[in-house]
Amino acid sequence: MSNEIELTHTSHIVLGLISAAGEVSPYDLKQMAAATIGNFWSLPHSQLYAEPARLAGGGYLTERREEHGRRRKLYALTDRGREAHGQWLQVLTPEPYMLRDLALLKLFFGADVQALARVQLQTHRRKLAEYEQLTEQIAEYGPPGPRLALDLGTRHERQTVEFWDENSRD
Amino acid sequence: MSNEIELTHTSHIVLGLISAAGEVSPYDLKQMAAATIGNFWSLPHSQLYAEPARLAGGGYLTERREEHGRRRKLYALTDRGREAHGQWLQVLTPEPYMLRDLALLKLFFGADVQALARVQLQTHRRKLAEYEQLTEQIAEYGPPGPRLALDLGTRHERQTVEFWDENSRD
DNA sequence: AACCATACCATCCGAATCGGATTATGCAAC
DNA sequence: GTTGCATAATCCGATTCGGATGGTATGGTT
Repeated sequence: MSNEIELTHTSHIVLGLISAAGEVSPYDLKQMAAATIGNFWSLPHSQLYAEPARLAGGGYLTERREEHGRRRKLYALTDRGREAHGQWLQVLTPEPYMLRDLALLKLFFGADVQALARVQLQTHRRKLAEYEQLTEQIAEYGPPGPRLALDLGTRHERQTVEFWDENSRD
Repeated sequence: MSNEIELTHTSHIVLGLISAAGEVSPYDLKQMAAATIGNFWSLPHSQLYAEPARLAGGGYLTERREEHGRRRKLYALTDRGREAHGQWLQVLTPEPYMLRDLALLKLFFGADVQALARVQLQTHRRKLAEYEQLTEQIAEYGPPGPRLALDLGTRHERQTVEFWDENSRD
């Protein structure tokens, strides 16, 4: 029940989501991830089924089944899990980010700027609009983390739109 | 010599680098990647040894050995490789980027903003300085791709510095 | 000539991740 | 009572990760 397990980025995401939500099913995790961090950090939903099981094996989560209906698996933090999450939050992270942008890659390798720009412009305008709407909806009270993250995300999108816009002309 | 092979992101990076450089060894690729796309797209150097071999197996590259010295493996594009690279450049990419930022993740999950900001500020100021220096060094003639990519990268860094700076106070 | 420090260069491998195909389950409408 | 849809979960082969490890040329020192 408590084999030694290495905690990866994925692990900490799962711990973080469960920490915010209480007791949840993998499907709930999938929904939550899609609505929040999915905007800047991708992971296949299959991970959100596999990882909780792995974490339970390491003693970071409890696992039980719904009594009725679908009898889905439900996970919640153990003390160990809560502890691990808290620790992780406190470790400073000097690493820079990785901007996995296929368009940037193609741009670098010589793709046609304007063609690229036209399609990227659409994408990022949409994303920006989405973020701006989210900003209006997000509660003023409640934890500041999501608001701050959204703010940074929005700025990046604005920046990106500006860049592709400038390069879509002449 | 020509099994069917799926071309992944990694494949296209290797094709792109070789396309720019002529005939190179995996070690050369590693150096090139580190100096260029390594700034925004990470991949372990082991990939740059494995992938060319795989591409050669698919008929996209030729593989030969140096006559003297270390007898390193050298790879160059075949017509098929050149073709594949050109095709790839022309396909529009509507996908948005993924911003794999550990600091953003922690921010979202409630880490202390100021602590995070202080250390991130250092990181990104350094990166920004590096890009600005690069900008001065980069040749005005030659392909515009790298210049444009550097420009976008610089803007993102500037943006990021600004964000963390604002959030490092009070 | 033998040494050794230091780049330079290459491979290996277990674990984690990816992404999409596939299957199953409950519910409501017809 | 079967059709259709949204929900929910699992599987699996291929790819990627990241770091440990191990070779090889070069130049300087004794």
